[in-house]
Amino acid sequence: MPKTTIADFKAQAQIFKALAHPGRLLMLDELSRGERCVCELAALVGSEMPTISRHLAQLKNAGIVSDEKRGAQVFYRLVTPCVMNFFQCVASVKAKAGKQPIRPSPESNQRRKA
Amino acid sequence: MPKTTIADFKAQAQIFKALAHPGRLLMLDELSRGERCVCELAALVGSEMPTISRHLAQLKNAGIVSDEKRGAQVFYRLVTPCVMNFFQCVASVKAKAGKQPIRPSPESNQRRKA
DNA sequence: AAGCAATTTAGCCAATTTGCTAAATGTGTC
DNA sequence: GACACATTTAGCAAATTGGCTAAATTGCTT
Repeated sequence: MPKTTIADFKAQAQIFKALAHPGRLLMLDELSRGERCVCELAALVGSEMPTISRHLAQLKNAGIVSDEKRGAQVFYRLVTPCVMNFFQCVASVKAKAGKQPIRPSPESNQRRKA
Repeated sequence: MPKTTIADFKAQAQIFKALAHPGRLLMLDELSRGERCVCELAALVGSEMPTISRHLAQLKNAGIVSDEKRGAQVFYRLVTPCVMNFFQCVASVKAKAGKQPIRPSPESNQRRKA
């Protein structure tokens, strides 16, 4: 198990950044069901086409989706389905937000004295 | 299975936003091993104390960590361990970034004609 | 070549994020 | 109460993000 480096965390942060927008999540949710063209995704999100294009570019640059030109249309597809697993986790985060902290364990104090 | 709403995606995006910073990921990685005081996390990341404090506030507001004051010190703990599962996934994303799109499947074209 | 459709790129502006320094707040010791 | 320590809050400037409009690019049809 190699040690995670700062560079790793930076790369990870970039991917999380790509996910940190509701419109992009909506598109990913749709793409998890199969590839879609930009036109479909734009209609789904309801933003202007250039906005959608830029969002998709960010997802592509993060390595989450890939694109393929077919005639005048461009189709995008989800290339990292495991990101869809995040949603159950973040749903549980929502449930916990605002809860009080749990009592600390005894070894925590010991560690502090070492 | 309830349908995901825009509000859901917005909440999710907020959580991803909290994760979208290398310093914060570094701290979460450390917290996954047990609670830590702000002083320890600040030393780990190497930023000024007020910066760390603000980062931790963002993680707390997102519901990812919780805090507990003990005397003059404040200890933070990870309250949503499942976020640690994300890291393997994003590692795989890194490996795929820049790869060429895969050939579209036949039913993709059918769907488009419908 | 002209016209149209689909998409991307560029530029602008407002909003948000990030790191730092300074100030404020809370706790512990004498 | 005075002082030291730990942390949070406030304020500033720079960087980044997000949405829009305009322009550019690519592909198709006539």
